[in-house]
Amino acid sequence: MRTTDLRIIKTKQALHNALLTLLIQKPLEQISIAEICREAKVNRGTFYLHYEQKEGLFEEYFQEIMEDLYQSYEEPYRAVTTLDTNQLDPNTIRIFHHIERYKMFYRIVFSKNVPLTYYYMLFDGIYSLLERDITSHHEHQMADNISIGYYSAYQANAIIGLIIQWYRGDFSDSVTVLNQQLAAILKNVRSGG
Amino acid sequence: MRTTDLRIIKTKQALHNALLTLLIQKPLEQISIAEICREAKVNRGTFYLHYEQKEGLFEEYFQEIMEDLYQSYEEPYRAVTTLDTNQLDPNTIRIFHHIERYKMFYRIVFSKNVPLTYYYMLFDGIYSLLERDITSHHEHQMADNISIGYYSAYQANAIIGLIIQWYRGDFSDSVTVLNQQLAAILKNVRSGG
DNA sequence: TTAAATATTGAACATCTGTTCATTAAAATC
DNA sequence: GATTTTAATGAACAGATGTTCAATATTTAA
Repeated sequence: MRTTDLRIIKTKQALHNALLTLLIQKPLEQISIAEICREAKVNRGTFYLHYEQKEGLFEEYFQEIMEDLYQSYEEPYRAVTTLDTNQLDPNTIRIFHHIERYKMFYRIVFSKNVPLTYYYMLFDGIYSLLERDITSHHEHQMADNISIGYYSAYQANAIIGLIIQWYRGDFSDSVTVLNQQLAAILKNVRSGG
Repeated sequence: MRTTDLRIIKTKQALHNALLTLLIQKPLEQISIAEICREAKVNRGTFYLHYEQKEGLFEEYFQEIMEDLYQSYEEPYRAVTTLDTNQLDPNTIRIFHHIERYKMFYRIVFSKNVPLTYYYMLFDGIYSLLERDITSHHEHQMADNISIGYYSAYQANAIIGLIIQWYRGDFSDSVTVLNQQLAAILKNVRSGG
């Protein structure tokens, strides 16, 4: 029974809450570690016992949000939940819904003064979903000179490209529009333009 | 004749040189503004007269490097220099050469503790080259329900996806491999997998 | 060459960072 | 419940940040 010390849980919770409270008031880059600690009533030294930067704290939230993304694809009753862009029905794509749901959050993730870490977390998330799809759907086999790594990276980041464009329009387009765009792009590309 | 004040030029040059000197010794994140100013023999207050963060200084270098990317596509004697992935001959793609040439630099750009700004600069660069190709090559017309914005963002970021994968393997693959992978992926996608 | 314009400087300030350490408090284990 | 283990605290430190200001130096324009 290897449970985490209660004090650690309490401290982290207090820091999480403090960060959330402050994020409502101002962007992450304007929040200092000292401020978070004051708000959380936690000694500043204690913060450094658990994290190196405020970004580490933010990262813990991201983990939870990534869980939501993964779970979208774990629904057992969903017949086709493939992310593979070669056999993709845009209605099965849950990513844009996921982004929409956590819009507030992704506004931070995509803001320009934030470290690349978060971007990579999203990238890795989509990448691994894609990679799983590609390797599991054996019926669809690729030219064997294509590296699955490069292929997944290409497709994953292409989707994030759409999300960046979406973000830059302040997410004003609907999820449906995004799904349609993706479907149209894939169709267009396949037919050779 | 609206020339910049000589003093400004001198100051910026000193700061540029100082940053370069320090970047050889340690990563950007470990370099402080105070340190740059000491090295450049420039008053710290002066730094803030021109920049907000050390990242702004780094950004100025990036502009120059982006110039190289643009110029690759401006060579007038190159018959087809299209970036349009629908009519792409990988030999005409200069991007991977460009990245290779500035490898040292892009190692910083893609490192995880660096702000997203640089990523966006690269993205915007590729995006605008792509967008220009797509709108200029009229013979190739897309389904008109596709937004050029989304389409360009998709394609531009897909290419960066390859670069991320490349970076993560510490750029150990050759430019040729990257060009081949891109060609293979595009061919594979078009033929419907 | 002189006068006007403006960039740089040094000094100061409150605040933040990252780290250390002995002390205190709380939790886990017996 | 007492004991051991470990987390949290407060205080202190050198250094960094971001800002302001009057004084000075350099450049530009007349």
